[in-house]
Amino acid sequence: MTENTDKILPRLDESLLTHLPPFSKLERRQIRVILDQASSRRYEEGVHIFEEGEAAERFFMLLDGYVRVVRVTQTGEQVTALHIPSGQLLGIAKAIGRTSYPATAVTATESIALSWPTRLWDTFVEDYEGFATETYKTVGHRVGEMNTRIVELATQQVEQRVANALLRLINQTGRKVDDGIEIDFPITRQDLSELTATTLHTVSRLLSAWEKQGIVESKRKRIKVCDPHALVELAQA
Amino acid sequence: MTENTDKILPRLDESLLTHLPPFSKLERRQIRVILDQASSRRYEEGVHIFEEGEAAERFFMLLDGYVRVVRVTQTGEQVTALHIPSGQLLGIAKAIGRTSYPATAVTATESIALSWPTRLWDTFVEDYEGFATETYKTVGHRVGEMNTRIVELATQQVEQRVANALLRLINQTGRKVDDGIEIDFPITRQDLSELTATTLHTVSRLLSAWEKQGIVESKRKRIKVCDPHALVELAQA
DNA sequence: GGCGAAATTTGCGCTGGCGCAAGGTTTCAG
DNA sequence: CTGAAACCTTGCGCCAGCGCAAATTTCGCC
Repeated sequence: MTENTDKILPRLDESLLTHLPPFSKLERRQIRVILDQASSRRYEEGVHIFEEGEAAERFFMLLDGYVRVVRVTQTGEQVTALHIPSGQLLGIAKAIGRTSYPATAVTATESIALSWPTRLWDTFVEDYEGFATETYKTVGHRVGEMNTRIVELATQQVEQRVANALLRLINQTGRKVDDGIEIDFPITRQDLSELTATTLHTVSRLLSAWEKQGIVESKRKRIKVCDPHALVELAQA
Repeated sequence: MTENTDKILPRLDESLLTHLPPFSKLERRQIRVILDQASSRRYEEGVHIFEEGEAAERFFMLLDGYVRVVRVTQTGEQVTALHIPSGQLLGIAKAIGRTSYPATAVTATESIALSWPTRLWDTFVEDYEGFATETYKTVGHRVGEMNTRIVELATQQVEQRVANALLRLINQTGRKVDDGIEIDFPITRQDLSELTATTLHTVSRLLSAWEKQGIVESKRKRIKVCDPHALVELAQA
């Protein structure tokens, strides 16, 4: 499983990309060319796709799974900057004029991603209509998220931040199950604490309290939100 | 002074732009065209150049002064996301695929900026060599700063954050004076607290303590760092 | 030169949430 | 089935830093 699994698929199908924004304006023929240049790879849960500071030799399209974008401090603490759901580009250092990755990407579940050598980036931008526009939108969206993150960290209490984080997770990656919405990938108290700049203990206490009030239900690595509205209330207080 | 002061200067000189990265690869002739399309305006201290959420009708090049980029929460608290020194572009929503400004820009000093209608953006990107590359570098740099900001807020104590903020300010906008480096624009305890997510009281206490140790000197709206190295120590602890 | 607004300082008490510690539960490899 | 590793819960004490309040200094303006 640690083998290089590039190109395990005999031939990638065009339909993988046709409905994804950066490629949606392209013809089948163009997508064929793009796919023929791509490597496809499957990643286990918890694998580092690329590391902060590394030369940005490839850029990626996440086809399936979820990825956490994290930074590590000198003292070894981790801070999660973003969650990326499938269908989005990642590792697009080139789009922000960088030659190295600004953060580390870790799979939150088993995932599948295509990737291309960064030297093809300029070609993509020039030749493919809508590619540039859409990638800059992605960047813009992430900038917006980071901004929100900063404002939250700067002004909100821990309880509100955790509530907000949960709401964001179920919005982005929620899966409807009976009696609530569940986060679609395994997430530990520790993960949540890294996302909200607190400790796993505090997260655990909050979840316990909320569970008593019937707002959430949780088991090991799984969190289900039963009463989103109550969470919204908490997030504002 | 509340009058529209566009184009008060009879004719803008090419040398204004020739040495600035986004335009440095251009010929005099091209810069002439760019300047002829620009509006020039002077802003008082504390003026809002544009507001969060507003349609991004123009983009700007700050020629002189300093600008704070802030966001305001529902409860009216302000959070400063960035400081922009002269020589940089701002309001470049278009570069991140947005049609409205993501934050508010407030002058920290009297400032002068050129601006162009956003509809010219695509022309600039296509026609002028180096413009696109440099603006994406600017975006990348700001993303990096925001990232750092998040990590700091998430992991550091107030004292370290304030020390870091001061160090960044003297690096970006410091002016060498006898016996230290002074921040080149008026900055209140309140401003610093909005930059570090704390209260003006705590900032005041910290500065007082540091002044007793000879690390800084400060008067009303002015801060001078006498011993940067001591601050670096504090910032790491 | 004196008034008022803005900025700053400082003291004091309180508390959110962290650190530490100990114990419980789930999962998985062998 | 067993043991170990990973994950989760809970109690307790402490303290960094906030909120509140009041006094003081600085500056711009009439």
